[in-house]
Amino acid sequence: MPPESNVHPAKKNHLLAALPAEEFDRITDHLEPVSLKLGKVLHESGVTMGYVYFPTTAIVSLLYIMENGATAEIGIVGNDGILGVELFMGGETTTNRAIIQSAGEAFKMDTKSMRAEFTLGGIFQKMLLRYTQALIAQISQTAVCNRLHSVDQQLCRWLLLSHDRLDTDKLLMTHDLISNMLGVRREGVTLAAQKLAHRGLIKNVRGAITVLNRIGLEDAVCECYAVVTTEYIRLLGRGMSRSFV
Amino acid sequence: MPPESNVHPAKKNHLLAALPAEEFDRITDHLEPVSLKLGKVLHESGVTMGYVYFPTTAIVSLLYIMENGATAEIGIVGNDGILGVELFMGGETTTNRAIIQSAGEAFKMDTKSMRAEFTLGGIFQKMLLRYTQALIAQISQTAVCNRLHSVDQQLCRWLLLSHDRLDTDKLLMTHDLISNMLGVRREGVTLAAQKLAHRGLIKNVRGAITVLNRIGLEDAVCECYAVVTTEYIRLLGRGMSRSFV
DNA sequence: TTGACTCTGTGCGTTAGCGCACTGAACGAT
DNA sequence: ATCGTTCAGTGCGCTAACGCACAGAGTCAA
Repeated sequence: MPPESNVHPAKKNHLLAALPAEEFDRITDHLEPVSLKLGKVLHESGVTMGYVYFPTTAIVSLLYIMENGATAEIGIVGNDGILGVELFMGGETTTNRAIIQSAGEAFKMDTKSMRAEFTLGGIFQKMLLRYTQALIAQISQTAVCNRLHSVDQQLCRWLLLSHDRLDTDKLLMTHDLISNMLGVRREGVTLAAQKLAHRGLIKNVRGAITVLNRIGLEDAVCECYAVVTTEYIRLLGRGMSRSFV
Repeated sequence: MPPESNVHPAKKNHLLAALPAEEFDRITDHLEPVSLKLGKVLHESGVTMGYVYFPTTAIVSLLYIMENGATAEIGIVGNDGILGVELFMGGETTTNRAIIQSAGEAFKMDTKSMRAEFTLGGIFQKMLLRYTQALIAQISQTAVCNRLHSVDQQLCRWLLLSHDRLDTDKLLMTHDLISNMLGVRREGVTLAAQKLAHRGLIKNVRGAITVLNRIGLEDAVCECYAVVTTEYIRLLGRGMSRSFV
């Protein structure tokens, strides 16, 4: 992609980039850039956000927290989507927590403006609903993968999904953080990450995992990754993956 | 509930029952009753349905099928909802199969009429979107439950979710069928069902499980059941559960 | 009534993942 | 430079669930 200096930074978000110029211009008036730090909670289970978020470089994790404190991720949102589907789906709140999994930038849009645009029934509405269906596919596949696949495979899937949403190969996250996302033991992540490192697919250093061989990771992952990615591309268009799925 | 003879049978579906009279009357013109037999596939992964379905006594299972034939359920739809959210969300197809888990009746509505009514932006649209969010909550909780809970707990959850959507205590299903839904071994279901039977909560006979002590089951289930049920009630109103959640 | 088939019950060895405990390395702040 | 903290690595016993194999009970049709 050539470096076009006049491109609005919000176009880094694929959902916004897919809008026709007229709608995009109307919407940018209501967009506000925000920096999101690792670990920041954008909304808690049962609590209403005042904004929806369009990540550009940040990644948000949708995390469920059990009564006993155990956690499991149900999906992730990056520059491919929007955080806050509950604000146009009618529920106002969700049962999960939204937490920044990878620090970065996003644009926020106040709920009122978002709803006003949504109600117009244009491409914006269409894209949001299609995105919501893509999210459903992702969550569904998480359910399936949790049931049927090994920690090794799930780590691959998770790394690829995160990698797709970042513009770097170095993922700044500890094994402990990943274990919370996958809902497994920290030691299990260490072990799985070691196996991948021995095969030369990633490099483990304290606090970070670097993707060395993306194609190799795609060979090692279970079918769940391709199912989700293909569905995202089908529903939302290309630009959703670094791979050739 | 008193037996009112003049109630339209489609009102057995809670989503339709929640509509204002004007919209309900307009919609019933496009509803067609159908009997759905156990095992019938309403749509295959990637294939478009011509109708949406509003179950009244039938239960539909949303099932993902792996390449190797392994299966796992991601959610169930009964008289609380609608099958075919992809037809108004814009995707046309989904990645899963919809299969009748419990034989019974439903009303089908052709896609064109459904979309015409959806586009009007009335309560119908509002209810469908809220239902879709409820479905997301159910799928999310399936993901979490698959990750963190035992087969015993998951069987309880599954029995209660099914029981809620039926007007009988006798669930006509084999352990083998249930194992396909839960994505576990048939023997695992037999074992878990025996434990519940020993506690007097259910009765196992060939081809059927009878709920004997509903309250007891609610004591034995993991928190996932209550989370989903509470969310359905919050989003769609009462009438979503037999319990006192 | 017999035979074929389906479903449940049971046993057994195997394995993936868990909980716990502890070591050493990397890092950051004073 | 040092100390406290965070993170990765490792070992070990335990358990839930798996795959496989087979027996016996229930069901249905000829």
